[in-house]
Amino acid sequence: MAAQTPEILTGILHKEGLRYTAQREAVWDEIRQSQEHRDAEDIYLSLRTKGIQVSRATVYRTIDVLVKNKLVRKMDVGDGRCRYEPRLDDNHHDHMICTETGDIIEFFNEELELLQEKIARKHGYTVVRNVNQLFVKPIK
Amino acid sequence: MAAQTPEILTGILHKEGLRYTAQREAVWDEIRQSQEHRDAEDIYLSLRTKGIQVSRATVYRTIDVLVKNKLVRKMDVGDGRCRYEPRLDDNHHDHMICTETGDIIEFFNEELELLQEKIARKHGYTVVRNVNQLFVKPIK
DNA sequence: TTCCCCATGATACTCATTCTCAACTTGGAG
DNA sequence: CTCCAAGTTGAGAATGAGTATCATGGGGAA
Repeated sequence: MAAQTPEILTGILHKEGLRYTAQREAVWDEIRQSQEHRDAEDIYLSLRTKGIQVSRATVYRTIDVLVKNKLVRKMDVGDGRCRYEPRLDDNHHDHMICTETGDIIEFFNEELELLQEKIARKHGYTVVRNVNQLFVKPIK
Repeated sequence: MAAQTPEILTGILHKEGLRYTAQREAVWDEIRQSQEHRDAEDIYLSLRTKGIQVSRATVYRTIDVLVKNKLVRKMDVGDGRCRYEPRLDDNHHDHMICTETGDIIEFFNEELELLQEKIARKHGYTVVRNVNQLFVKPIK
């Protein structure tokens, strides 16, 4: 799977009619190499620290493309900064956010997904995308 | 229920050690009189249009108090502006957002709530609050 | 009435994100 | 290979929701 990642990006850029540039490659690599939920500034500073020349504007622009093409998942935690995580293996999951430590725990529950689709259909809709965030605290 | 609403606000302000003022009353009335999901600017402009003298700062400050005391529910739709809705009857519900029209449909599903608590417990947590937003589109 | 504290409003500020636009690359035509 | 049109980039300005500041105003208790 790691072998095909370069082609994934080139393919998407081609499909979008965009060029394959060092900056776009760098932003995607940076996000891809971490499984954490990072904000744009974090990604930008990390690239700069590594000596990679890229601007904030380009980071944001590239992330937009990656999100649009489902290479990256964007999540709004509600604190003013969006977080991003790679989405290569495309395993949809939701998030549990600990209100005491800020930890973000991923989870996936098939039953939950099905139930939501069922609810949407009851209203004449179908689910395009869902945001499920459980703000939780540790038991004792 | 409508009869008791004034006392609800005065009670809360008293509990918080705050004074009962015309502005606070006006903001609460404005939110209470609509069942829609409105943003702060909307609420502010509506008050001004009605000739009520109040500032943006006071609208935000008052909303904070109302949210804290569960008279108002705050929801982050992810477009940069938070929406507010009255919460008098305290019936918890989630939201379905139509990606085509922007309509916001409320729903409540007991099964969904229980399932979420079950998931949290499986990870050693208990749910404090949850954000469930289904971005949907009409069938056909 | 006096005094003090809370409340208000105008405005400055914050901060993530987006926009602008001049300078720079690049791929393809010739 | 050279040139050009079109796509990209970066620096900094702009945006916009929400927050902080602080001088002024008003209400209640003694």
